[in-house]
Amino acid sequence: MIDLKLLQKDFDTISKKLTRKGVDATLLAQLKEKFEELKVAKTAFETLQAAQNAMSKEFGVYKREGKDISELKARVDANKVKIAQALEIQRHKQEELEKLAMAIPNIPDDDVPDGEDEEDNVEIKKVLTPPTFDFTPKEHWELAEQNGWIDFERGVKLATSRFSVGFGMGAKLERALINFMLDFNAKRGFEEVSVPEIVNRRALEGTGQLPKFEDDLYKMEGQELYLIPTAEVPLTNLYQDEILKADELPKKMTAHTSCFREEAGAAGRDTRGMIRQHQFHKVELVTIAKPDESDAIFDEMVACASDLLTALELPHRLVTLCTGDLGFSAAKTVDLEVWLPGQNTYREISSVSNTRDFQARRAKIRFKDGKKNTLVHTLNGSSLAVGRTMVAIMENFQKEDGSIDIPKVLHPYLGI
RNA sequence: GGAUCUUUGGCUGAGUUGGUCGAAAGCACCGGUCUUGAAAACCGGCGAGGGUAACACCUCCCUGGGUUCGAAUCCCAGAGGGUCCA
Repeated sequence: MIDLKLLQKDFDTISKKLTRKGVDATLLAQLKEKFEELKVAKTAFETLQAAQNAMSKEFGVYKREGKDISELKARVDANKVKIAQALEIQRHKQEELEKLAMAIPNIPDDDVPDGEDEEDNVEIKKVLTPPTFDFTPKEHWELAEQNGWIDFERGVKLATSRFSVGFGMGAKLERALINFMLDFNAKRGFEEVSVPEIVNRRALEGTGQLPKFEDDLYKMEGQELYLIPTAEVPLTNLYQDEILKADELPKKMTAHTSCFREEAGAAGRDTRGMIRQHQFHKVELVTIAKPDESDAIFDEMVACASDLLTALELPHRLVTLCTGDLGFSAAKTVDLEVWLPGQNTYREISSVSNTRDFQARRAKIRFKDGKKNTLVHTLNGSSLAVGRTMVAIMENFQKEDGSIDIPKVLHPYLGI
């Protein structure tokens, strides 16, 4: 959630920044107005309540002194009616405000480039040179089937489209990658955590998936429980509603989980292969940080994911997302795109975001900043999406006969 | 599953004939005095959120309802924990 006090204090600046992200300025004006209305309603209610409390205290005095209380009681009863009304108004305003506020995305950082969509993302740098082939490189689904690694049809049989099954090396490679990534991240100071893959509504509100993106999630029937779309949700919400000690920060965490996505808005896109699946493995990085250290940690996380790709000998590039491509909760995001020879293009394999205090405000994660409680900054990034890493390995390490080499760093993990 | 007890601030733990209780006390923690330094001792501070320039003020004693002018204290439901029975 954005800082409503800030919006009130400096409306022009905030609305200018959010307009860059395509937020309607009139919506913001509405939000500001609601915020002010709520304050008025609250003050009205609290004033009445204060009067009520004061009068109630007098009862004790009257009784002790043996005075008649009928006049006092009449006053209190009259006030009570007013309180009920004031409370109702306040509740209503509160609801309206929350509905509006929870749907407003984060404010982009000033150095985020303007733009409409992924076409306008800005490349930072390329790492490693894409391999050249003296034959036409195949796409991963062809290689996966030819090597017997992935069975797409049987995945569909078991569940529905966008599910697949790994066999033999196709299954082992997945496990090797997960272990390799977790170990790699641990060496960079990220503590391994094992978290639930089902979370409640409150957690998803904390990180910003709800209430706006309910359609992207798998929900347990009849319960307020959801399958996680990313480990970012449980990891970030671990400290929901807590006040951390300053010396506990930063909390650098990594976790492997399955991720579940409905992919409602992705009809027709990436229908072949395993680029866009309903269920996939991912190793995630999350950091809870003090505001003044979050920029440095952001760079660390980007470097961690990039170095992981380099260790796997996978050519990739880093791009800064433009305002139009920036996610709901992010103030700034750097995507890592891996080179896919079969598709002759770079495709997203990791996304590292700094949400600043946006999630912290929703999830109420704070730390003792001297005497004060201050909202933390939360950062998240994939390192990496496992399925897409397998895709990248298949396409980059393919040979003319369709066989596939395995990156050297994975050999110990595969007993070769 | 049945019976019964229990649920308080970072922890321990008072507070149940409803009214100066946001809550005693101890520990922990922070600041100070003392000390060459530390410990001990002594003095002071010390829950959270909202609100304010700062006060005032409002809310919070597992959760949600209710009774009442007024509830940590009474009633109902739920959740967690303990003990006994099965």
